[in-house]
Amino acid sequence: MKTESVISVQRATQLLKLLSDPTRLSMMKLLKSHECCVCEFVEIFQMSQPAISQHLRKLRDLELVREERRGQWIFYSINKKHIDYVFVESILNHLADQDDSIQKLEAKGLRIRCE
Amino acid sequence: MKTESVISVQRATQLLKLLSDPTRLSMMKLLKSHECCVCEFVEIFQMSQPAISQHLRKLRDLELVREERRGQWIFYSINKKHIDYVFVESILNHLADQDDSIQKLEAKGLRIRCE
DNA sequence: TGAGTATATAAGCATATGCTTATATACTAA
DNA sequence: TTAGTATATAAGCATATGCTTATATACTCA
Repeated sequence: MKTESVISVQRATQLLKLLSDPTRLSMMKLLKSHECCVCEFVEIFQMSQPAISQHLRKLRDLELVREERRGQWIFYSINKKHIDYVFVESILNHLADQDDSIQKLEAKGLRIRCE
Repeated sequence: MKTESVISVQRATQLLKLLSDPTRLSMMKLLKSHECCVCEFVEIFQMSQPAISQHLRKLRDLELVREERRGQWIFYSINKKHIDYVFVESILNHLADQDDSIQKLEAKGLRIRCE
């Protein structure tokens, strides 16, 4: 472990707490390879819109994700420039990809495209 | 990420939850290089003995640590054979070592030795 | 402009968490 | 055996967490 990537126990636990929820952890894994908007998460996790928004807010508060409005929708993306991204990524790397969630969205015609 | 080390979201969050407490995360980092008994943790973390025991029980319940009685003391060690040890280790590897805690114990003459 | 859609926020509630104090158990040593 | 030390467990309590429902805000489109 190179010195530059050492993280304090306090900071690590703050991030681990954030990632220790199944919905948020899956969101982060998904966002690692796809941008998603809120309504897509609502469909993927079959969870209420406020519940999804509240999870995203927690991720946003620590700047793990970024939001960008595109017309009606707000798209979320992972923040690869986060100072502790290496730490977060090393956790996400142990998870199976979640591409099937995206494929199901596409199949249902619920994938949002903004171009 | 090799297939053999993929971990389910559910399992990952269970472990992350366990590691998202500063006391438990530090304990795991310490145990990675030193065996410790309960009274040493009480001294290191300046925390009550029941609080320490309860943290250790949580780590033990998921078999992240093992206990071994030696006379009056019960020593805890990290379980490197844990099925998800690679995952846990990849998190601990981002933390600075906690050897100063052990050195302070030695300096105060509170390090327990059993031979 | 007004209706509909997407998202955020606030308040409330049930459950989980991490400590406390009190007590039980297991071992050591006189 | 008895006192002392080390550890575990149980019950209780304050706070944190993750949902719910209700509502506010921002945008689109007719």
